[in-house]
Amino acid sequence: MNMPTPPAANTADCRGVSEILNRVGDKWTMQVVVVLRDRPRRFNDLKRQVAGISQQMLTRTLKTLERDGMVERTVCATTPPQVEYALSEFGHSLSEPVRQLAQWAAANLVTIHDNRLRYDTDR
Amino acid sequence: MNMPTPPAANTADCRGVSEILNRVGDKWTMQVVVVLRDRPRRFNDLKRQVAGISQQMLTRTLKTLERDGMVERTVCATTPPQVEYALSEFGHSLSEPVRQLAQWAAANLVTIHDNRLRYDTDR
DNA sequence: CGGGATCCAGTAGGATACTG
DNA sequence: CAGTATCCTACTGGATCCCG
Repeated sequence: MNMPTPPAANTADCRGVSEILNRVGDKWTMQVVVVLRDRPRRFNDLKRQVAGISQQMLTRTLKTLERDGMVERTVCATTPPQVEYALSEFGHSLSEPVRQLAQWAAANLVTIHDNRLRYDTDR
Repeated sequence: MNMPTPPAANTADCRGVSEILNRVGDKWTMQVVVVLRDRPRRFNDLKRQVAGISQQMLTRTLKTLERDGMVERTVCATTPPQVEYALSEFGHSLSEPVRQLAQWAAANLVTIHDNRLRYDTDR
């Protein structure tokens, strides 16, 4: 294949990262994943654990996670119906590298906020 | 196979992760960071390396990165003016955990796409 | 209980044109 | 060269009502 661009940074790679970061970087996905990593939950249980989420957004978030194969949805045809959501193996495998990022976040969130404050006041 | 998931889900934590993921999860940030991790670059050089980005979005992305203290901006008052952007120590420290995620992304992007395809055709 | 269907506001992203 | 200034579109997130 023709390689016109020699630079070290792999273009395909960084687009992949971007795609993943964009995928899991929405407002609720990781909060749901982190709760599910603990143990499986039912819909309203989950809704209670993720503070501030609407049913709409929880539904959408779960559906997208299920579509990507990260969450498994189990329906018990009882009355009233019970639906349980669990993190799949695949979902767990993602949550590992994300934990790394979580640690960085925990350690550096304050610094970021400081940097912003300084930048804004300096300006 | 299943690793015991260490210290469990802290609500403050997962909001922190979400914030960071949301911060770096936009369309261009990581693509710029990955290029800058290689070596410092000037504006139009950067623009050439990040395929498809507009000057507008490059400007915005760089400004936000600078505000967060992840990129350092150096101006040489020559004619024409030269501005060099470099990843700061802080920026490098972030790019480490992101590399983990990048590896996961590279290894699993195909799986995700397969999962989506199956989900969509099954439905 | 676990959603689906709408409607609506805010923001991210993009296309140009212009400037010191 | 390295941006700013506009304007516009599309998507994300949220509120509400309804339904099996």
